[in-house]
Amino acid sequence: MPVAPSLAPQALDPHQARALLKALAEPIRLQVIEALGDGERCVCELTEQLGLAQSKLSFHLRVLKEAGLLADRQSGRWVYYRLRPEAIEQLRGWLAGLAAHCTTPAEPCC
Amino acid sequence: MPVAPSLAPQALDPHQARALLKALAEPIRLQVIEALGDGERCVCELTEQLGLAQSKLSFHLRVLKEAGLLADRQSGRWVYYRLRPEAIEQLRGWLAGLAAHCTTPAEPCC
DNA sequence: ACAACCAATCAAATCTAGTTGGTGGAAGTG
DNA sequence: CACTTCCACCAACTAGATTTGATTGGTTGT
Repeated sequence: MPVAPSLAPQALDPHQARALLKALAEPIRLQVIEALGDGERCVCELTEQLGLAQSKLSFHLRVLKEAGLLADRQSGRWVYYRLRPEAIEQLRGWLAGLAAHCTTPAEPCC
Repeated sequence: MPVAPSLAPQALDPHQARALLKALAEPIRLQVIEALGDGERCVCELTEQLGLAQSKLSFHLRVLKEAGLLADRQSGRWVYYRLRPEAIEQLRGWLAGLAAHCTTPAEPCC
């Protein structure tokens, strides 16, 4: 069986899917994600835009980054974060797989 | 204000998105979801397929159902659960929205 | 070198969510 | 009706994640 050609975004195994979902399933991180949905942001911008303590925001940015949802770059004193659309796409692909066969009714049980 | 026409899957607000994500972001619930990805299942089938205590499975099924991810139907003593593909689609749509504009670079900050 | 600023990290306290074992209701069987 | 099976719910307990406040590291300007 041939390995999937490289253009299609890698299929996500359940473990990876869970890591992404877990990172997303938190109100503050969701706010961060929504904010970054409009484009890259500096930490200090996010801090005031969301009204968060700096260390709290830093904690959540770390979680999101470790899950692979964010990328960052440093420029002078500032650090800019952005969404990684690849991660979003992988998750979408995984969800699409779920929805594909789920309408098969059960055979009468037991 | 008119209610959205029924064919287009409703856009998800962040609050609803979070409810779905939170429900999904748990290993056992993910197993349940994966199992139901193949089609409808009776609770007793899931119990043995996943090797779970009945009350534990019941707890997680409830969380998933309340999030709108599952539907159930009773037939005699048995209860069958299935995925609601609409919920999956809503989540996919929300993710697509995130990925749409996220590549805009930040203007130099502060 | 010093002072000012941005951001990451740490330990302690707090909060949230999941597990466990038991109880009870509904549906079917003899 | 008595008895069994399937499943939902509850309360006490436990484990893990988040918050907070203080500290540290790195960068820039004087």
